[in-house]
Amino acid sequence: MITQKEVAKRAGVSVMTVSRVINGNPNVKEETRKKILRIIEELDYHPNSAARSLSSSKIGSIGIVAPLANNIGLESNPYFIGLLRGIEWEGINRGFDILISTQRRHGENDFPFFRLFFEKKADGLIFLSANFTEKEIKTIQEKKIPCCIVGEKQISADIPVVDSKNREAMKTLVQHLIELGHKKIGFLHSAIRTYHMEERFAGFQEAIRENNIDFDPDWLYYGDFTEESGAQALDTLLSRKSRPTAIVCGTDSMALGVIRRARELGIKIPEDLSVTGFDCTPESRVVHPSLATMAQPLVDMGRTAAEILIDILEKRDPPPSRIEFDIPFVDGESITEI
Amino acid sequence: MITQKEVAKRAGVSVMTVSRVINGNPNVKEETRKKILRIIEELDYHPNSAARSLSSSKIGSIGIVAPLANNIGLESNPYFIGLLRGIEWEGINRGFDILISTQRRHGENDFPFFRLFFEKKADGLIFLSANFTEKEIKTIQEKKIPCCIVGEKQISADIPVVDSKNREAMKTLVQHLIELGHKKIGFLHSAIRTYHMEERFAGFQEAIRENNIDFDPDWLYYGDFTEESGAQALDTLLSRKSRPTAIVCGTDSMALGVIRRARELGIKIPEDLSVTGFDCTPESRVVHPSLATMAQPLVDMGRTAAEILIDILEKRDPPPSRIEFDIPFVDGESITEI
DNA sequence: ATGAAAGCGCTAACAC
DNA sequence: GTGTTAGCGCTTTCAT
Repeated sequence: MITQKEVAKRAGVSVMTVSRVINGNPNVKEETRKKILRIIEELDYHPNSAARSLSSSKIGSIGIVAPLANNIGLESNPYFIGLLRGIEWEGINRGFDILISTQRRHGENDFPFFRLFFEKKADGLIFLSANFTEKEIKTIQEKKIPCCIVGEKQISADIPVVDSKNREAMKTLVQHLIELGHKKIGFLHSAIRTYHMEERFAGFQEAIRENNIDFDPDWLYYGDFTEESGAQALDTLLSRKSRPTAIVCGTDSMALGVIRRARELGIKIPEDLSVTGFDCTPESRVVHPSLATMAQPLVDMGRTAAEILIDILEKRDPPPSRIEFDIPFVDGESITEI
Repeated sequence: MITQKEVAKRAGVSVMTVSRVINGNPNVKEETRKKILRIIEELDYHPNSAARSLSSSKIGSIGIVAPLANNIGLESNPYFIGLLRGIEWEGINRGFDILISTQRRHGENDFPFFRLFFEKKADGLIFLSANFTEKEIKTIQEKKIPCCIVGEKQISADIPVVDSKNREAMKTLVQHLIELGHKKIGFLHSAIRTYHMEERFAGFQEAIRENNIDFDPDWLYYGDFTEESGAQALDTLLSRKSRPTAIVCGTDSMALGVIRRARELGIKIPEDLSVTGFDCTPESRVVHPSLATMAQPLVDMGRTAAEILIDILEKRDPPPSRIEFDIPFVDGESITEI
């Protein structure tokens, strides 16, 4: 293995001078710098990052920690990969590699959330939809773990969060349906409680309330993010005495089930029933009729999370405690005026 | 920072004994082991992986290297993430973290394919659809880079490849169409030449030839993997003097474009035209009519690649030089007999 | 502008 | 079973 020592020997200098050249220290004569760079090239020398980390306590990697459960996490394709792309982009541009670590149960209630940091494999961590306990929050604060959380509620002023405005976006969407004349609007919630789903439902309720529209509890159904639960939701809502004219689905995945079942039942969308989704998955652009939905700017969110984390690591300005992205409306053929 | 030294001090032993306990060395009295484990727990000690790598030259990470171009790579959602899931699964189970590194041009023709390995950030590398030059292959061999390649042709007996049987699968698919009575079958190729697409086209040709069916060059169209190019393909093929009764698409993405344009033009699928895809993307299950297509076992392929790489790292049996997975047929409503 | 010395936290190799 | 010694390859600190 080629080491600095070897490079130094050939250049007739000490290892320190080689180290300076590698780290861009200006206190090196231009001539020696050139010579050293040439020798590095010739020998195909690469600095050993383990040795570097050990003596400088900088790693040059950031860890992505994502849960692996409840249809969120790696399985949840577009959400995860959108964020990943953003993080990876910003990371590479600023000289950080990306470690990914999805979590599975280890002992009892023991998620090794911080392992990558404690083991000094990562300088800092980005958590995707982590649902922290009090104890874990305390750990972050006490051990001063540099981190950024994506897609969660605020947990503490000193822990930055990047999120999107789910509540506001859902409100906008429902407002739009109301403007189209809908007064009987169902909501497809999730029995698996997540922060985003609570926010979306809250936004739905706000729109309903502010427009003085009646909401019949019969129009509320709890699915589980699966397509199949969307189909069941439609069956159920159709069996109600009073039927909604529009169904607002908490996620695209469930909306797809509604659309499929509607087709099976011969119910015309949007003529007989308007349907909306949320997330703008690739499937939502392909289904027929295409889905009116909301598109979270995932790549931007990921990029921003990485930006914040790296700023912390490089001790730039203190991090914002919360950044929220707008969620644009994406029109589709699944809604119409009534 | 808590170190072995601190643990050793409190336990009244030397650091070596602590090191032995951490590494599961059996030559430690059960009593002292228990004591040390308790202290480790109490102090919340975590071994420093940088120090560990430096002295043992084992890193405990494997790198995934993926290109970022031509609609392959991170952008290509389902393919990449399927493999990633498999790799990550096997990696975690065997104690390796996953580094991902998508590649962008650096200098001129200079892709830093091996950076993670040279910098000792990863013990070995998994390449997703890398398209190596001769020089790069030589580097792998000369520097003895432990690696596994996914989704490529064989390049050398000592470099293991995990792939799926694209040629054979496409042949099966076309055979099926022929059995349904189709004799005029178009092919939607890609102008962007990739190994997999060449294989698929070769399989198509084999089926045509072995069944003594005519193939009119007018029925061949070169797209670019985009949905839009699928739509254009349909326009073009319909303008031919002799029209095919079935269009075999090299990828689902292009097949989606064919289906969309057919709907716009009022062409009924499958009654007027049968269409097939390849890849079994989530969209292919949602489009209406659903697409008859082929499903690569991506998670298994990823898992296997990681397995092979880790076996190499742990010096188990010599790696297979090539493993090929079958690609099952997934039926859909987009084809019918004629 | 350059070098020498010390040490980051750990493990390999050898002693006892 | 346990300890001692000697590094791993680099950066930090202090000299010069």
